[in-house]
Amino acid sequence: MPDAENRAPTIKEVADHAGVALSSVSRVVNDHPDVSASMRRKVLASIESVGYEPNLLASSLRRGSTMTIGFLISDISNPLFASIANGASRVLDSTGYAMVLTSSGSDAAKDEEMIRLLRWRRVDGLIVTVADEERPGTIAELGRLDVPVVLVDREIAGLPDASVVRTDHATGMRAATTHLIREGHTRIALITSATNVRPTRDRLAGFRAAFSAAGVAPPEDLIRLGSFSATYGESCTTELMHLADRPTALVAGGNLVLEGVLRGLYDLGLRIGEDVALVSCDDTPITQFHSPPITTIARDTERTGEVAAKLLLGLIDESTTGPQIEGLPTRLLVRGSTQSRHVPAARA
Amino acid sequence: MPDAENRAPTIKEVADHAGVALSSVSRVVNDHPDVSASMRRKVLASIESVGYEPNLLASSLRRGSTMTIGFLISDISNPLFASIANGASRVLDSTGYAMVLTSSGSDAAKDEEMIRLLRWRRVDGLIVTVADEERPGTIAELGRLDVPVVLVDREIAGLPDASVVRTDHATGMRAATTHLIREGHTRIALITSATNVRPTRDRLAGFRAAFSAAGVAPPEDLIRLGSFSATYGESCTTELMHLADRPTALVAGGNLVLEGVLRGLYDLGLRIGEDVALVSCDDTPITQFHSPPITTIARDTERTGEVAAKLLLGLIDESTTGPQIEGLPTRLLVRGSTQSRHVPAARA
DNA sequence: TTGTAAGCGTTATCAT
DNA sequence: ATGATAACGCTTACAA
Repeated sequence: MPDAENRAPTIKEVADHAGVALSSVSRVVNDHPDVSASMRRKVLASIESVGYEPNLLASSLRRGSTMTIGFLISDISNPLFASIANGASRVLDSTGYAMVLTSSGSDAAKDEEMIRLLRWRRVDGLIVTVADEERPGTIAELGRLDVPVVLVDREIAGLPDASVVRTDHATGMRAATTHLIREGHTRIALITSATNVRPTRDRLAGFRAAFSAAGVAPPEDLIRLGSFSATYGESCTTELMHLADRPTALVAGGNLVLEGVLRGLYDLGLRIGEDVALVSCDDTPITQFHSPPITTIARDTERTGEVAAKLLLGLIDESTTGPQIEGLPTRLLVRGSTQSRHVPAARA
Repeated sequence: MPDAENRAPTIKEVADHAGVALSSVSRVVNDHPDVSASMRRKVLASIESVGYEPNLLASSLRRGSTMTIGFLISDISNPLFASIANGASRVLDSTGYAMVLTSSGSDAAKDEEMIRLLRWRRVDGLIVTVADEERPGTIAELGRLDVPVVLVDREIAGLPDASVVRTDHATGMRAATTHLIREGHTRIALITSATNVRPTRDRLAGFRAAFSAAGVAPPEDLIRLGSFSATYGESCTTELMHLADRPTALVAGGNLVLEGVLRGLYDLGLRIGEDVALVSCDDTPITQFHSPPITTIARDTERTGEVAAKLLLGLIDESTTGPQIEGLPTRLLVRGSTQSRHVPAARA
């Protein structure tokens, strides 16, 4: 029975109880090949009766590996990120790794701090989605790392050794924009974050590419590059829809932005799919169950996490040679929010 | 500069470089009161120039505290849980604690395994939402713990020392059911998980209490106690709405269940708020942006996480005496999904 | 196959 | 105020 006394029993107690050496206990616990059946039985019995449990802290210190990976994300409460974490978590703990999850709350200064702390905790690897790819402090902290790093949907020039999971946001955004143009729109607004993260640069490129391909100048006056938040989505929507030459279609560059856009549109009494077309990124319950359903640029976030974890494990056990880049697709789901029968005439 | 050579510098390297003893370096690092200004300066300079970084592993082993807490949750990808984790994470890392997040994927067997692993990792405390309160293995693993535990929305009789965050699901459900009864419904269906977790028992009690108070027998034939999943929500909805004496109102006992219910209703071509009234638990974007918006039993999940973390910290630093129970309210948000002008007549 | 002993990088106790 | 030194619990050469 597990004693309720002083402190947790160690291999020493087990060794004493079994009348063998410390090292023998250790060998049994780590099932080393060179242990006799009788030794194994004796030790196992003693482990049981003294109620021994391994101290992973001590073994990590000695072995030089913590079997822990750090996961740095800007916002766990965002279902998209949660889903990435979930995907990663599943493959990690199937291989015995634990995940230390830290969230910067989209605060770039906190990114640095968290990375440093994870390094001090001696994690065996890191999966990160930093809030700002260009922040020198963050890059420096990542550079000090001597364990593998996987960047999720981020791109950092000063970090040549990191593997990357790169979602192809450009293609999805280009398809969506092309779709809107074909539906007769040219006054298309894009509301998304600043360009200090790859997805935004990617989407912006896709957005403009669609216009170029159609031989139309992109409506630069309708592009809003601020943040991924709902409040930003709402205020931009309000502002845009009060423009004299207001947009006939809106593209929300993220699930939180979408919530703000919807709020803004509702407040103005504008009907989606009738008064204004709407496209969003990431297929969430809202986009599916809204009426009309919202046309969406979808991707597989769960898989994103899985791939990130697998890349990291490959780097850790050195089964992969150098840094890898893994691409993941986006696809356009056309739904009612962009299929109004009559495109509203742009006001003069 | 941080050397790119063999292995990370330790306090020994710092001590050698500064020409002082190991213990002096340690004292500076932990800013012990008894260090002269000159010593501090010397050591700090050496730390800088050899590029020393503390090894939290070693210090944890020695100190007997890891400054890490374990967080066990059934499903990170569920935004509700993610939000709880986020709340906890915020208060924890403001006090220097890191969070090891593990998800059982609603698999009760995995709960046990994860708890054991967290114990082996010597976490300083645990916040858990187990998948099954009654599973003996889980209770046993929790019992072996000699660090504090906080249960979130769970109740385990065999664990008298644990603090508990208990959301008052009963009151919210009772209010919702009463509201439906007042709207003229009696054929009200409830779709939720099995009763092996507290929220479900709580909601069930509230549901029945509303009927008792109204002097009506609760429709026991319309209660479905299976799981919190979307697929369960969908299959129950389909089954229920094919009943001869089918329900005129549906209560979804969770955000995932709601998604299934919506799918089921859409497939049958039933209009929410017209053909059938609908109530859900937890105020998510879907419930807000659905048309009509869905009447919801809301709670503050972010706060749930915060409170859990605070309770745990109180237990860890022994600022609180014994196990605490912290109650959190639910409130009913009445919206369009339960306000149809005409209540459909129950078919004979 | 088993035992002995030297670390892993800290912190804390004890002298000085 | 500072310096030796013994833990913390484990793994791993190396010896037997």
